[in-house]
Formats: sequence, structure tokens, C-alpha cells
Amino acid sequence: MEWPRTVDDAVALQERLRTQVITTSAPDLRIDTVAGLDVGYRSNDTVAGVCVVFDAKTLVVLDEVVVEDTTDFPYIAGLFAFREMPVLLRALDRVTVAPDLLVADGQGLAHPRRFGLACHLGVHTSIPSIGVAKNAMGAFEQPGNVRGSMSDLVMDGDNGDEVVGRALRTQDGVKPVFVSVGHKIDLDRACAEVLRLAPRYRLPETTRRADTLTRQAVSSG
DNA sequence: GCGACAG
DNA sequence: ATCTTGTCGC
Repeated sequence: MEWPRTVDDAVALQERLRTQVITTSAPDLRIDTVAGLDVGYRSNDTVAGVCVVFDAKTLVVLDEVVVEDTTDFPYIAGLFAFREMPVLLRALDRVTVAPDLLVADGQGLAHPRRFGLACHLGVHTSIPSIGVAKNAMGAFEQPGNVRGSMSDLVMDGDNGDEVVGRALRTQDGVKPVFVSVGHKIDLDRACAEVLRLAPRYRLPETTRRADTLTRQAVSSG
């Protein structure tokens, strides 16, 4: 289908694609490489998209791509993907190492229509994906204070409360991050991967590196 | 009408 | 997202 340009079309596309999300991991799912994706803004419509691929085990950077672009879709909570997807896909296309998992800077299923940026990326590429957000979209109780503690992230759904993700403490005493499934992976595995990607800081290395490259791109020529 | 609201 | 230095604390 065509890339939507209106709010109504964007919402309709999410409603249609949400049925394709897979929330389980393939029995043979192996994650050796992980990509971090992020977008930075130079102005309201000039953006830089980044895709960084890490070795999942050693956290060594295997490849990095930065692309600049323009965007016409405004920022609207819930329609975030329509603003950032185009650049991110361009960056992802140019990476030379195939990622086994995509880590998006935002929500996956923890979304009003259960189809956030991470779901868009996963369904579009068929690559397992997860969303790691700095802020929650949903309610949660404070997880335990030690690294690895987690609690359910819930949102109001058709049949009452739905567990849409998890508040995960990646370091002792820091604010939790909000993990939700994007596509082709289960929530437990998603959280385990985030912990593996965040051995030292609150945010996963994928997010940190992508963010650094992103603002480096928008601030310098 | 008022507050919420990923980046 | 972005505006942005030093500073308090482990």
C-alpha cells in the first residue's frame, strides 16, 4: 500500500498491519547481531537516520550508517512511525551486516493501537524487532531496585487491561526502560536481549551509539 | 473543556 | 526531538 500522508490513512494502515504481528520467537531464533536505529532532528523537517549494527555477544560495532533526509509527517504521539520510518529504512538498507534483531527507539506493542515504531520496522522487514522507550505509554508499578527487575506495562484494551510490555531496570537504582515486542520475538526474550545490550548504562549500547551518531550528524555539516 | 501524549 | 555547563555523587 501507499505510504499514508493523512492521519486517517496512517491510523487505518496501523489497524490493518497490527494483525500481522507475531509475538513469539521462532524455536531456532539466534541473535548474533543487533541493530540500533534512531533519528535526530536538524530542523522540524530535516532529519538524520542512523543504523548501527553490533555483535550481540561482544558489543563490538560491526557497521554504522548515517543518512540525511527530510520528513513531511508531523510528530503525533501514536503516529510516530510515519515520521521516522522512511529515513530508518534507508539507513537499514545500506548496512552491510545483516541484523538478527532491530532495536527501535520507542514503543512496539505498547501503543494505542498496539502497533508502534518497532512493529512497523519488524513487519516491514520481517526481521525480529523490539522497542526500547525512555518513557512509558501505559501504567506500571515500580520494578525492584536491582538490575534485571521488571514489572508489567499495561494499557486499557478491548477486554480490560492488557500487558503490552515491561518496565525493566537495566542498572541498580536507575529509572527503568520500557520494553515491548515489535515482531517475531517474545517479551521474555526481548527483555533478556535488552539486559545483554545494557551491561553498564541505563540505555542499551545500540540506543546510545545510534543517538550519538544522530546528534553528531545534525549538529555538524 | 481539560489533561495526556513514544521521539 | 531540541535548547545545553557545570556539578553533585558513587
